[in-house]
Amino acid sequence: MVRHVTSDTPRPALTRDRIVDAAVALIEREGADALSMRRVAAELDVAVMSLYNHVPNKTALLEGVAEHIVAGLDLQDDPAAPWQDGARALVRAFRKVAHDNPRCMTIVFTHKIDSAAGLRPMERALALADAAGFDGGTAVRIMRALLAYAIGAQMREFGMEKMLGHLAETGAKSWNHLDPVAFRHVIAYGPELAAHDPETDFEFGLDLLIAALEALPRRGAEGPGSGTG
Amino acid sequence: MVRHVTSDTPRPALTRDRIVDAAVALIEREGADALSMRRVAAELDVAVMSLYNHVPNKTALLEGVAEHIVAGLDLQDDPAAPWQDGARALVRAFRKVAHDNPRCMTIVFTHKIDSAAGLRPMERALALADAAGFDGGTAVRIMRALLAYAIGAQMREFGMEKMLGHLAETGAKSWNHLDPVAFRHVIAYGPELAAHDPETDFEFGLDLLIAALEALPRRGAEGPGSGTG
DNA sequence: AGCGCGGACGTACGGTGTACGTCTCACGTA
DNA sequence: TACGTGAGACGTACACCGTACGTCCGCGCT
Repeated sequence: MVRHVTSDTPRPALTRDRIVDAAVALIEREGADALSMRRVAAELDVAVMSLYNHVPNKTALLEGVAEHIVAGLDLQDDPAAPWQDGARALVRAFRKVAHDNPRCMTIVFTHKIDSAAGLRPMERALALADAAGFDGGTAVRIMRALLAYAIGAQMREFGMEKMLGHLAETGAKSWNHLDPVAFRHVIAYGPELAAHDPETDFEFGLDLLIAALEALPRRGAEGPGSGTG
Repeated sequence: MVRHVTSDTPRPALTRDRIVDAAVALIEREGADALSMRRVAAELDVAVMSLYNHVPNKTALLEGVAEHIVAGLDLQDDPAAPWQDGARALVRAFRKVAHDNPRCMTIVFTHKIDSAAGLRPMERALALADAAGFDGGTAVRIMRALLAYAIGAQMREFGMEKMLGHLAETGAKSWNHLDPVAFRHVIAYGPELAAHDPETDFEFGLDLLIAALEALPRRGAEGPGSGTG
């Protein structure tokens, strides 16, 4: 089952990176529940306990997965562009990795990320807010609000998909049993609720936040209506 | 170990509700990882397999936990108050249950909720947006944006706490190894980042969203500056 | 009294994370 | 070339997990 001869087929050395990559691939292919140390080991054609030479435990592996995902954020910067564009690009970059690695996101959101790679998006957001002319405390709060929206929009979308998928399975029968007066708005807005366009929803909320930021006081611009700065 | 005589101590009948309650208590006391069917059964002084007479499987139990938490939202309505207050109250209600059941929230956010109780907050948000004069499509999108922020703010806060807790353990040594030019903003804003006031952060983002909503066109009010309506 | 049935329970199986000890092999040194 | 050494791949073992299946008891019916 496992090879003992080095010259046979010299598979690449076992590495933390290769383990994390295999875990990510496995999660995206079969879902987070399917991830186990044994499955990852099988994926790499390696014995289970060999993994523990490179990863202290399963939690650390999951943290590695989370770190790997956020490290994949595309943080290109166009210093000439107005800060609004930069902010949009940052949040959209978040959304892009979520779109590309949907089944890893619950792991990303539920594990700590303490490596430098995990701080890069934070640095980027703070740099943007600083360049836009917001003071330090405000910059930090803006960064947190944008991050909250980016995370929440993704979580909500996944949750909605799960619920809609479930409704599709059950033929939406429970939907018809809703108390028509207690839930009259849900029922009345049925078409709008069913017309689920994640892209538009996401941009709608992002526009709200950016618009609100534009109205905030900044250095050298005490309020709205003073150009890009 | 388990009693056979009814008249001995007539413990209350085993019920889905009691099982869910025990699960919530266990999670809040020892964390979501500590939850297992065996632990829940022990909590109720009952055999493991007895649980399966009331809950089809563990996932369903977790969905029940999520449902129980959302059902605990305090959705009082003051129809006389301006819609801004109603929206704030709704999002704050969300935050309150998150504050009261912190360790259950990851379960809430990662499981579907298809019962009527889970739709009540949605109904409330749509009713508010409708009363405020937004059209159907906008009302739905507003509801989604607010929900996204409510979810994300909580997730971000938990993640931050986990990270800060980890930094406290390790003595923040990794923080000092940051590249001082690549992370100059993170380093410069260290004090603001360390001064972690969840309440202020939360209200800051909420204010941003509400302010942006006020600037949106509505029925009978084409923009800002036309009173409460 | 007899019967049926819902629900509590025990057993058992396949799977999981990981502690611990072993064994192999590449490499620095004599 | 011979040898010690240390890193890392590996097997075994254990406690725990979710849950399929079968049993059995006590209550409410006829």
